[in-house]
Amino acid sequence: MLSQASRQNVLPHPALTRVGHEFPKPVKPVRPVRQLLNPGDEIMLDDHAAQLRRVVEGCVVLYQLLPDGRRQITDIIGPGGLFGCQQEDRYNIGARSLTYTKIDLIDASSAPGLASGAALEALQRLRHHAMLLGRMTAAERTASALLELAQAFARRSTSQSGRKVTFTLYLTRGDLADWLGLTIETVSRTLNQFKRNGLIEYRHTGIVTITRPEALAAIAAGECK
Amino acid sequence: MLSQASRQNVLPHPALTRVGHEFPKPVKPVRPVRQLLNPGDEIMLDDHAAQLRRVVEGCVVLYQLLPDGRRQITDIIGPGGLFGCQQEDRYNIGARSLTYTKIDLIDASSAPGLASGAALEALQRLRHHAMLLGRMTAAERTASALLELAQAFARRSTSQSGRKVTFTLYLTRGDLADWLGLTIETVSRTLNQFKRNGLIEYRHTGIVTITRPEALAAIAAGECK
DNA sequence: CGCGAGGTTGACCTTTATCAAACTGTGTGG
DNA sequence: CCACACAGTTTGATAAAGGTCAACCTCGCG
Repeated sequence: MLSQASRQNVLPHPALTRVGHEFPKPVKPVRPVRQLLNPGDEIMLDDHAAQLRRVVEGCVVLYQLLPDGRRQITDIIGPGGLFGCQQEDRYNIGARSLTYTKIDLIDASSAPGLASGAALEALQRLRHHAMLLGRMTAAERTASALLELAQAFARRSTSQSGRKVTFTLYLTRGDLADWLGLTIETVSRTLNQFKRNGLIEYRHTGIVTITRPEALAAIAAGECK
Repeated sequence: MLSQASRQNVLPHPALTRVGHEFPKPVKPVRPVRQLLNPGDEIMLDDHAAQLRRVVEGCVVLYQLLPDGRRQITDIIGPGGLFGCQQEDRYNIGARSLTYTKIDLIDASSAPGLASGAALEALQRLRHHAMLLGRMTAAERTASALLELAQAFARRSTSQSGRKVTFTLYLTRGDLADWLGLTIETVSRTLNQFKRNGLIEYRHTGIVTITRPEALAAIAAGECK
């Protein structure tokens, strides 16, 4: 499914070129094992040794599948985020990289509080997301999603003028749909409506600018009409 | 909001009558602090000392509110279940008892692994619930909910004939709706359709019998039509 | 007996899904 | 370099699931 070897040439991970620079210098603390992933790579969650993982760069999504193929993305992890399937899931859980991604493997035993702290944060995020999935409209979900993604993937804005935020949108419309419990078409329509109303800007999907964060926040909070 | 003192007379907790029996005998291990709650009681999640709680008897729901009052129930805790707001939530999180409920307060520091284990389990449950909210139909959600509740609140069946399960349904239609991301009316219609089709039985809401668990499971798994 | 909370049912309507077609941008091979 | 294939996106027409509104029922309780 993920002919990684064959694509390695086609899609060389940019960071691979730096490996030569990184390995020589000996570091005092335990060097974490680092994984380099290409877009679309499946991440094995074997959970040997209760591995915890930190996204150093890039974007990872966690998802679950229904027997008939329906997919629900349950979390999106950006730089600095922790994840890991800390116990046998009786549900079909998967993780996948959406771009060129660097991940550090962390030995959970070496950082006792880290894993449980990460679990609690994930729980909080997921509770909020349950609220979104169960009780918000398409516009509210989309606005909320944009603000969350901007938070996690914001680019250093060249001009700090205004409170505009620009971020890299690693998710396709399909990913957004599977995250927000909507269809591709509804996501596309909602996004374009936001664009037409001047709340956001984008030319090529992949880089989005939030031009009116307050307005988006108001929509996300259900204060529209 | 929860004039508990004034309702104490009106709705005396059945277990209160036994308090006299329980206090006298000295117990060797640390006696857990026990709370007795009436139906509808709000549970304070102050989180002083990172309290963890175990439901001994009864039913507790965790929920979140949107500014305009929309509610999403994010978890349902039955006997043996653990919960507790282990860290400041930036979202409005609440907990409420749905019946006469006994809760033990557990000092999290006395049971280090317990809290994180509970968090992980909650995370798993919630991931599944996110899938339910984002990707399942009303019938699938309702079937799934019935099976889950039967699991958590099953009564010792008098006759072990067949694989029927009878359980106490502590949730109102409104609670079910807020848990499943539906409306009261849709929950009512779906339940009655299940009843008409002979999948479940109930005379007075409050006690439900699942007469054809396999059929419900098939619906929950999306294998219908 | 009457009240109120919760439940059911029906008619109708809105939101969002579905289906279909066309468009865009990018990499591929002639 | 251009035609092509493709993956992803947009847009429109239509349909269905579920929401909304309203009436009525049921039961427990004062």
